[in-house]
Order: sequence, then C-alpha cells, then structure tokens
Amino acid sequence: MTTVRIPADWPATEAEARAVQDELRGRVILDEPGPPPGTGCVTGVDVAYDDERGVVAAAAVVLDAATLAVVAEATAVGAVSFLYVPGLLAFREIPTVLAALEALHRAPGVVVCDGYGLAHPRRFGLASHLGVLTGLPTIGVAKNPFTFAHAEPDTPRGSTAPLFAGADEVGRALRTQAGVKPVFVSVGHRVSLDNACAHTLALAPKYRIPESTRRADALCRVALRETVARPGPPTP
DNA sequence: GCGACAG
DNA sequence: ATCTTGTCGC
Repeated sequence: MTTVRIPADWPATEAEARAVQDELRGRVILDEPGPPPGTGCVTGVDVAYDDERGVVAAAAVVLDAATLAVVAEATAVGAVSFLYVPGLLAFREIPTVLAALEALHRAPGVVVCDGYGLAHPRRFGLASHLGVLTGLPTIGVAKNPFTFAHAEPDTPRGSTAPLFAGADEVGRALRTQAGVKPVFVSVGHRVSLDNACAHTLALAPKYRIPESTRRADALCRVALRETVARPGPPTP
C-alpha cells in the first residue's frame, strides 16, 4: 500500500476549489461512447475516512467486465486533503484515489466512481474530475439523488428515469434490482450515458450497488483499519 | 435569510 | 462518510 502527500498546490479554500472546477470543466470529453460494456476491465474506486485522525484510505479494484472476477487491486492512504463540502467532494478523495490507481499494474478500463460526474452543481463532479486528471473513461454511480429531481423508474430491473438539474438531463436513476431503490448514474469522462448505464447494470447482477464499488468499499475499509491500528501514522 | 446537500 | 444491536433470511 502506498502513502500519499497532499499536493503543494491543492486548493485550501472553497473558492479556490470552485475555481479549479471551473477551469478543468472545459477539458471533459462527452462525445465518446467509451468501451463496450461486458468487455475488457472495469475498475471500482472508493475511500474510507477516519476523521478523528484525519486519515483517508482509497482502494482501486479491477474486475474482468465479463465475469466480474477480481483481477487486480491496490490501496493508498494519506492525510485528509479537504473538508466535506457538498459539490467539492472530489477534493477530499482525489489525491488518494489517484495514488491507488497509479499503484495498479494494469490498465483500469472504465473507472466507476462512488458519486457523481456531470450531475453536479457546476457539471464537474468526482467522476469528471478524475477522468480529466487521468484521461481514463469514467462514470459516476451515486446512492443518493443529491439535489436532482427524478421520476420513479418502473419496478423491473434495468428501468430508468432521467435525472434533472432544472431542464438539463444530467444523468439517470437506474433500477439495478427489481423493486429496490435506484442508483444515480452520470457521465464522467469519455463515456456516453447509455454506456454508463449499461456498465452499471452489468456490474450489478445481484445487488443494488455495482460489484466494482462494493469491492473497493470493502478493501478501503480494511486498508483504513490496518493503518489506524498500526504504530507510525502516515501523517507527516 | 434558512435549510438542503454526492461521500 | 461514520456512529451502532439485534434481527430476518438465504
């Protein structure tokens, strides 16, 4: 597991962070369909926190898209780099997530983030940000609708309803299990919304949350516990 | 102005 | 995100 330092130029204030989003937003690529679902690899990323100690742990888990078998995984830990502010989540997670992705010794394929991409107050959520920084195809799959409006998708698995920010369609509510609360899918970088939903559905054959996110969630919790329970904290 | 608000 | 017991079900 690698340890990361907060970048020297990391935003310190909310205004600086918003300015970074406004600057990077223009680099998002929205006109590529992305890799076909069910082929190649898909990578889930997630983080866990110990706010008392200011420690964050990230995990990246690579799955074979066809079988959902785990083919690679990596973790990273570091100091919390930003406080949680709705709309600025990426600044809390990205340094450690980047380190985990870099520790992977294979191509991640599509990266599935636990949060939003285009569905964001400034249309630049975690998945968009991670995509621009890495150049990788990314999508966002969130568990809550945030501030966005949506109709209830039909009961069958695979049903969708558009997610609206005012009149803009910024994503979809996707029912991954019949009769169970939907997840909220939005485009990150270099993947179409149709493909993002297809990937998400393929990753959730049995549970509401995509297998990629479930695996990454479990792994980053282990990584957090191991570093917190060990002498010699990673905080310089 | 007040509250809500991805993780 | 995180704090938390028991409980229902495969």
